[in-house]
Amino acid sequence: MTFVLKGSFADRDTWSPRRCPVTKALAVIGTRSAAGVLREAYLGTRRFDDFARLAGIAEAVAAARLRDLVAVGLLSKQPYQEPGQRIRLEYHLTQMALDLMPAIVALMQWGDAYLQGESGPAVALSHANCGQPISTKVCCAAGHVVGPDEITMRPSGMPTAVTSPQSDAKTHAAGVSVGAR
Amino acid sequence: MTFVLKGSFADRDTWSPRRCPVTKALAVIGTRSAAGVLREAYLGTRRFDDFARLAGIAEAVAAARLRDLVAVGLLSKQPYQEPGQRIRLEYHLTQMALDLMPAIVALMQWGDAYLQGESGPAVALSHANCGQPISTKVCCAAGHVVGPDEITMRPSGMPTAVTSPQSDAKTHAAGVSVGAR
DNA sequence: CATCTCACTTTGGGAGGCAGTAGTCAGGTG
DNA sequence: CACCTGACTACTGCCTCCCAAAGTGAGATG
Repeated sequence: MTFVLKGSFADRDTWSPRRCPVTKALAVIGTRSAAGVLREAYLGTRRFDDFARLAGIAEAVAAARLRDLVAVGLLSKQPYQEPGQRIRLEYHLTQMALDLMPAIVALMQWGDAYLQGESGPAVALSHANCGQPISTKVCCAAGHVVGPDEITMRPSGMPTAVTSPQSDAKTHAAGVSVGAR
Repeated sequence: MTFVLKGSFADRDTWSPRRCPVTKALAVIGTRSAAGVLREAYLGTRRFDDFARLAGIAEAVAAARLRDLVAVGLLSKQPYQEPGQRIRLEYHLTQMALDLMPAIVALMQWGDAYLQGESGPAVALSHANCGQPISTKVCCAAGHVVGPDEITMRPSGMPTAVTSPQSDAKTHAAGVSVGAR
């Protein structure tokens, strides 16, 4: 039912609120405007007023959000020129944004399954190459699909051994695993 | 680089801002307090003031957030009784919350890789059973790993054929539901 | 019966997201 | 040269998130 915590994480009080990567990620993409802009970027939008119009946000908000997303590195601003027009700028997804895609897909499928109300799921995703439906899986390097209660979380840098010899000093009950009840 | 849109989705102007499941998902888990409460729930927290203290939020906010999360169905309130204590309530993750885990893990790993600043990644996740590092993958029912530009998005209910026959009338579903938040 | 703990609620205030309107600036068109 | 378009910026005001501090009520403890 819960993650298994190792190392300094086992001391919940000192770590939890700080440096939580989920919190940091949501600080970047957690607002309605940021999510809207990103969604439109994934769907192919590149230009300023398309972002504002399609994401349904005010121009001032679109400008601020695009600036923020460029600043954190999710979008890059690149010049382009249509014939007979002056040079303008368009926004492109970076590798950082492409790496975020599994999270977006997972959120999309979860939201679609649980939050669409009485009208039910609205979106179906499939693999463009083979047509099969898509899902997001958590899996390990050995190829196992990992369930919610099979995840061990430790500070990066700590050894990854399964058969931990312990002698882990003062981490009172270093593995905090709670069974389902 | 972008999703392939099919069906009524291809008409961006009519669909985009409405019924977007990512927006709905973020309305539920996109605030600092909601993310903090959920994080603590995944790590094993069950009781009110542990949530407030460990998530680093004010009690008033914790109360409001727990109420919201129970209302949408991510947490359930269950009575418990310690010996010599009166009956109290604790909060448990529901199946809906467990289904959200892939999204959380994906966000965690992305945030950890890109947003931890100069101190670098802080969290390492591994499979409790075999010790191998964990990653989140988007894959299809045929077992292929799906890249960012290999995703086809269509209204659910439309046929999934790769060779799309097109000529599909407008499946303009009725927009329902008000945003939470 | 006074006190304590747990699980909240209430009140008050500050910060920031967001809409809406208006204004700016560069460069092309009539 | 006036006008238009694309890409913004500035300003006002509402609304939500959030914190801090104080208060409440039920039940256990002394």
